[in-house]
Amino acid sequence: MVNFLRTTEEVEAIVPNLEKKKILGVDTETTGLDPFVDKVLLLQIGDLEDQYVIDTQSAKIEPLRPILEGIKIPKVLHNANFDYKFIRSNFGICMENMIDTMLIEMVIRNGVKRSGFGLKHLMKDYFEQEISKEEQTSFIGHKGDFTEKQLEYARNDVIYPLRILEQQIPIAIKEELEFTIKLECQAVAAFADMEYNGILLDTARWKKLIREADKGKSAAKKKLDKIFQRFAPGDLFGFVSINYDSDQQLRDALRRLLKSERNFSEKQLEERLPDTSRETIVAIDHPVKDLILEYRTHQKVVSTYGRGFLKHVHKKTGRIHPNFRQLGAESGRVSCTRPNLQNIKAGSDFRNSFIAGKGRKMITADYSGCELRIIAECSQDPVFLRTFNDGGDLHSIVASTMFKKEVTKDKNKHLRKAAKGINFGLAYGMGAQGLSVIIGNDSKSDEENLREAEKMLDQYFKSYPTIKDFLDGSAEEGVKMGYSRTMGGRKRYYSLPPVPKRDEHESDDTFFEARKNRRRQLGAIQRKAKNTPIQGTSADMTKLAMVWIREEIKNQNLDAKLINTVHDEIVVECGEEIAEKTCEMVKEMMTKSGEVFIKSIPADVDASIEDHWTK
DNA sequence: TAGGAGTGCGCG
DNA sequence: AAAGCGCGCACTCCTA
Repeated sequence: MVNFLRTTEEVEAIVPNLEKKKILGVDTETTGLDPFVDKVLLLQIGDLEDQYVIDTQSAKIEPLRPILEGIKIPKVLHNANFDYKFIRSNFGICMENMIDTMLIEMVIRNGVKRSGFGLKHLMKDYFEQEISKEEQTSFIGHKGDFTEKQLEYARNDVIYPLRILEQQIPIAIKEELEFTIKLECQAVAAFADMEYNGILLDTARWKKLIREADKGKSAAKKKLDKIFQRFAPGDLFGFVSINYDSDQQLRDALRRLLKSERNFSEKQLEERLPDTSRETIVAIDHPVKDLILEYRTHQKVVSTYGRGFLKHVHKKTGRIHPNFRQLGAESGRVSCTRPNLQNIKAGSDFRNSFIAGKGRKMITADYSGCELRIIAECSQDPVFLRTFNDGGDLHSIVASTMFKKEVTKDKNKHLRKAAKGINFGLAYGMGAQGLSVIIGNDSKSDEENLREAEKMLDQYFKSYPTIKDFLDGSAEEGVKMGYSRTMGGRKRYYSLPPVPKRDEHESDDTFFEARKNRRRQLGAIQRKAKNTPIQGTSADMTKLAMVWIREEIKNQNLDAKLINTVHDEIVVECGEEIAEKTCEMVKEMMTKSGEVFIKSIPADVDASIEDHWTK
């Protein structure tokens, strides 16, 4: 028998009982997935003893506000982001102190599995209980009375997360993941708020940029057609145009062109035009090179940032409400979809097209040199630490040391660029091969460039042995333990390849091949293990800053909204009269969060106040 | 015709 | 399979 409440009086009556609970499960059933359009039909709340299903069409949930908004009783939800947004849009209630069993599971299994985090999967995994989610869809477009089956289904969705949490807690403790889990659970509200708040796009300006790209694309295409015309098949009946978006067609066309105009042999063509990657195109010694690059730049704008992008402007709110995946990357980073607001062209009019509302301002704040500072902290390298403490330019210092020449942002720029390439590349486990591509000189042979790169790497690690020790240590630990950890304690598991056994193989050849393959896989893990503590700590830091910024907005009752985050950057929109104050607050929270992880040097936060998103 | 794999490229 | 980490999206090409 389900406790089904249909009046506000009945809801009022359960409050005293709920207030006595140490923990509460919460869930909703909605008519759809869009919080701005769809309705909450049922709200379920309770613990393992008592569960209440409330008909939110006939009863007000206002009496529950103190419980939901209060921090005293934690609310357990599976995928809290979803319910938070619906409860906010339908009832104007913003839940606090949420525990999200989906995020907890993702933290616990990070690197072990990529999907299967639904309630159904978890009930199977933890209890071998098969539950049906069929009833869920019965609420779409639902009207009128509910069946007993629907109510029973609704009630169970309060119980399941509570039971799952009981299983997860001992695992979390054993794996020492408390900090990460707490962080992620606190951050849910910040991400849900960001999605709910949305961001305003100056669509007229955006459309103008697309039109310009359209023109540029057509112009480039015309010029390309002229060049390729005579090498295209079907000449007899006129020119059959090449689809320059097709790597196959483009590659074949380029091969015909170079064969004819540069007298390349078949073998040369295969070597020099194996694909149509940027790297390959750049190496072509023919005016067609620049045209292709130009075409692609425009094509990218027209496609990725084109029409498909504008369809994400919400009809009702007029804003773009992206979908943040709080644990989108195994490193702990956030990813963003529909649309992806983390790959908007930087330093361009595209970014500037994201604007603050009327009478409002946009604050763009980011950690400068975040990952290098984390490397400095973890390695305790004396030069890195001193440079960051003195406010010096690390790339210049590193270049000066390595090349034994004076290097500044103006003097010997090319050496600074090389050092920058190393500084960043090494954080990803880059080798000499990769480095030679970055710092390579076209006038030298590949072989010479490789030698040069090897010498540079060698010199680098001789100058900064502590950096080498730190990175090698991370790689070794990853392979030895089977996981990496960030400074926030986040774990990322690796599936280690088994050692091949000779008797499992038919021949020496396949045996050696298997060994080679294993080494390759280990190499990949080592590179990930070098990078994960760095990238992941940066993610920890930014997430914690977001939690605190949201808290400050709430506590100070600021007219400000979290809008976006791009890995080491946070964007906030606020009333213009409090822009200065808000900007200082954002800086302060980010700095404070930086100090939690980086103790030896300051976390340098750049922030600006504009009418639009910057950088 | 929908969906997966492959390629290329935008961001940090 | 890969020798540079982490993403998402558009497009082509091919298959079920």
